[in-house]
Amino acid sequence: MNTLRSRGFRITPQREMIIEAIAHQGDHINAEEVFTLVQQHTRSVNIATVYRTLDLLVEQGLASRIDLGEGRVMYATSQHGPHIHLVCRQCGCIIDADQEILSSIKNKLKRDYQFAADLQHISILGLCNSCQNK
Amino acid sequence: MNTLRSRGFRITPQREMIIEAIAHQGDHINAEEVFTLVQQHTRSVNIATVYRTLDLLVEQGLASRIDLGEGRVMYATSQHGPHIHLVCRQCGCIIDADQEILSSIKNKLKRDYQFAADLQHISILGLCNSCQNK
DNA sequence: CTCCTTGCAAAGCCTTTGCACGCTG
DNA sequence: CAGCGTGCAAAGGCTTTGCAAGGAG
Repeated sequence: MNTLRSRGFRITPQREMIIEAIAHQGDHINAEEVFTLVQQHTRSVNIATVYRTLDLLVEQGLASRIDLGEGRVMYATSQHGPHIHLVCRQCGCIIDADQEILSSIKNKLKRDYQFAADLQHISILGLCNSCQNK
Repeated sequence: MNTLRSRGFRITPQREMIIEAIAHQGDHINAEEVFTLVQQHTRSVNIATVYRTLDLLVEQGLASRIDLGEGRVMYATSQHGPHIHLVCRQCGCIIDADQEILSSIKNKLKRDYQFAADLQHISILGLCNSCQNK
């Protein structure tokens, strides 16, 4: 937040509330949910502002955009450590897995395909435990 | 295609052409591209039909839907072997990587998180070789 | 002849954008 | 008080859906 100010961006009540919202939410959160959270404080926030602010935060490296696939996009503060998202196709729940599982992959991809994989917030689709037993 | 018939679905010229299109295309292809390909044969195909047919093929297990993230959805025939998609954030190109790289992952996820990962067509975001050198 | 499929057009969903006003610094 | 940021409303891209007409079996 001070980071924003120091980079010449203005601190508005809207931005404060949006930053608060994604920081307060321990985990990932989508634009719609940010909007809802912020509205609990005041109605005077527009969904367009939420999108614009989230974009800004991502651009400035203060938040990360997490693409869960199937059109689901989430946001998290950068403090939120990198990890894998296990997304259930069925019920849509998200399990956070230790990112260390993929540690060996990154080097292989770089060596064999010259591809710099961004494994910070990768997501893997599948079925969660309870949905397998149905 | 005979599979469809035997399951009680009708074989229409539209369906034939759409199936032909995704089978002919060696790799993955999106709905828009299927539409374009099919239109080269005849104008009498609607984009809605393309979507409906692709959905049907996926439901029936004859094709797979591949979510590349960032809103990009592709389709491929089921014969198309499973593999990893390395998607470049910058230029959007797609590199197909050997799926064997992830072989160990699946078991770990199952054991540690009881999560049945679908690694058939996983996609990983990052930067391709040429985009890294810019 | 039945009713599954299609084309058409409209609507839906999420996100982005143009514009004039308002508030930050 | 300059101009960045906002609300509002409209548009945009992609996908889905309702409905009547058409064609497969």
